[in-house]
Amino acid sequence: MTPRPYVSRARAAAAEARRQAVIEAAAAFMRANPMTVFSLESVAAAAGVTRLTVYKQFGSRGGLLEAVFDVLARNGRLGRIADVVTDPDPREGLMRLAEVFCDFWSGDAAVGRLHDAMATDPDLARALSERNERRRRAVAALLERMQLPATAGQRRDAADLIFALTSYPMFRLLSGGRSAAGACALIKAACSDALDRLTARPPAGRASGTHWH
Amino acid sequence: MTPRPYVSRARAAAAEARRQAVIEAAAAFMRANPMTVFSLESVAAAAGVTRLTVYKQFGSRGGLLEAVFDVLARNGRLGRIADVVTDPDPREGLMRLAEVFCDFWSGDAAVGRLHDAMATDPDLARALSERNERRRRAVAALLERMQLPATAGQRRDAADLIFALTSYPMFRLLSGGRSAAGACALIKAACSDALDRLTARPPAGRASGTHWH
DNA sequence: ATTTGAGTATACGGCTTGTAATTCTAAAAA
DNA sequence: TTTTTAGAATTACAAGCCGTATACTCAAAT
Repeated sequence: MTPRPYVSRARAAAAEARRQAVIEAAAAFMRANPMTVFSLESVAAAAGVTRLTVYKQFGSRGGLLEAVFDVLARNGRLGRIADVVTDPDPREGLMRLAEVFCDFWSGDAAVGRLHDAMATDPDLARALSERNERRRRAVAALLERMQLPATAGQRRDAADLIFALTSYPMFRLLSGGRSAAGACALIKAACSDALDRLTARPPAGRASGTHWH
Repeated sequence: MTPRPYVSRARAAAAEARRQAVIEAAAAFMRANPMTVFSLESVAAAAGVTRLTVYKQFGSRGGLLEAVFDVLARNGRLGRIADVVTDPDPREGLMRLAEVFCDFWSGDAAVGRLHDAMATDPDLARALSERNERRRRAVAALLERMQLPATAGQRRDAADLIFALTSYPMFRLLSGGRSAAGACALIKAACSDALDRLTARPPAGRASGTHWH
């Protein structure tokens, strides 16, 4: 009973097409419904396949969510990050970085839903956190290129602050009753302030001397 | 068969004691475990009661979570907010406000777990959002008292930015690899910068003229 | 024509949140 | 002290998840 060679071209293509259909159906479902009603049964029905097919394709609920995030990142033009980190003017690059991510956070509602799912899916949380670290490294690289008169600790503080300012939770908090452009302007202003703190001011700033118990 | 009057003193007291025990058991469970394994069965067992007792006391899972949040807010010394909004120096009051909330976010790990639960529990999300609006109003009140040379829109932007800076997501993002005191210092510095933008700078700041598509 | 693989159908087990009916227990009233 | 009564425990049930296992279908590759 030695298995004979079998390479399926059309079958693999059809499977890949169905896989993409399931991913798109999941993304569409996430755009239209809160994450509390997201279930494999629902997306399977929306994609016209069975729940078992989803399992065969993605292994688990978390696997499907990670696959959805991958296409979201691909469609979200996050490839621009490579451009902005090499911007001749690092400061301008940082502003463009903020714009790229505001664009990403506001472009597809499914992105926010995925962030909600992080609370219930530890695997997805790790995957997204890892992706976010790329943003932190991009910010740090831009800061390094700015030749700032600051200690390593101050640079790290600034990088972490800008990392947080350009995060999805920050964007969501500022998006209440405000356009995406307005939220982006606020975020860029705050990032700019964080940079000014490192350049124009004395090492011990106005509020850094206060106590905290 | 007209029921005769019956007012239970000791029984009601015992019920209230059990209620508090359930709340404390839930908080302890949340401190020790991630929210993904939180179930009424677990907390009921930890509290030494039955799951049905939890339902009789709190009505639902969300009801229990809201009750937990109430005692957390009570223990978290959030009553200091009333003091800081009436601080003679509004700017100092804002710094104290940031400290009060950094204290709250870092004081009990259950607070963070409750924020995680917001993603799965819409009722809890509404309840916590409503509480958070109190913070926004406190920030706005302090800003009003500062007599800033700014338009209403600029004040609203600053209030929203400071509201976001003092939120739990911001604190969590800045707490990675940093002490609570360090995160608080960063947050206060950012808040201070947001105020400086309204006072010392021209109405059109350095980064506010950039575009966003 | 026969093997092969992907999808389907069906079923099960385990865990959740809720609800319902019944019984037990101890405190309050007579 | 005896009876009434509220609260909790017990048991059971319905529905919805996720995840897995087995057998079956059917089109594609050999």
